[in-house]
Amino acid sequence: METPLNIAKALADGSRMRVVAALLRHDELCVCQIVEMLRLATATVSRHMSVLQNARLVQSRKDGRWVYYRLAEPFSQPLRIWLLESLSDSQQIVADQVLLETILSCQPEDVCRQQKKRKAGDG
Amino acid sequence: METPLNIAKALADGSRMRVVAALLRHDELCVCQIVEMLRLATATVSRHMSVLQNARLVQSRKDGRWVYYRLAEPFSQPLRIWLLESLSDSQQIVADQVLLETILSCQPEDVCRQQKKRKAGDG
DNA sequence: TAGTCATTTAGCAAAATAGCTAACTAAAAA
DNA sequence: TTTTTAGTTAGCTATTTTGCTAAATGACTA
Repeated sequence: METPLNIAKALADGSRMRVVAALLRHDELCVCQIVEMLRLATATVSRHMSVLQNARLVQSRKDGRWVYYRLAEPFSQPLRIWLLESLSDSQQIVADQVLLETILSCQPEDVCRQQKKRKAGDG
Repeated sequence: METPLNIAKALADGSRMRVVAALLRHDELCVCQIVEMLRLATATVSRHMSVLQNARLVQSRKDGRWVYYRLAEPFSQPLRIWLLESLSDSQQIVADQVLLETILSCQPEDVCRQQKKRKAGDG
């Protein structure tokens, strides 16, 4: 793992903390699924993910056009425990868990299609 | 304790991480001792300490003109373990430990006097 | 091969943050 | 009571970071 300072910096952003929280419960998430959860521009999410990756908090796997992220291996056990313990109190994180159930019930393909539609129709 | 996001934000700065690291090993430190360790302006250190206090990572005690800081009670056990484990690798933190031995071997009074002299003579 | 699609990279504006000095507060000493 | 001292608060500038859109990349599809 990286230095605790770099890890703290990576976690010191609401959106990135939400992603890590989601990955503590869901093995693997595709970029488009994370975009759907955070409702941020894809480019913004992509940059957030690279910050997390530089801190060695997550790792990625490419499958065709899709990129999947998961928590990095190895992931510090005390860090994981601290996050699990303290994140369970957060409103936002709990809401994300619910939202993710819905998102994960579709294929990534469909999630992307929906995003595209939304983007087209928001002018 | 505060939310993990606020704690991460508080720890996402090199100087503040150094203070927390120091307090993991030294029960209590006076502001002037922290100034001596970080070599930053007193005002800057004071603001850092209030960030740490707002995140409930430290607490303060006033003794005459001196203010002493210590880790807040309660302090998350997993967080403490994670920090102890990962901070031990850091060059800077190890150097601080050595420096602190010297600083703590003087009374706070003497530390402050030295700082004043330094400030006067740096024009 | 040309086109589409998912993601990343580049470049920009707005907001947050860390450093400083100067002014203020509270306690002790002269 | 006046002055000194330790620390905090206020106000400023420089740097970093977040968000965005537009352009580039790499991989499937027609």
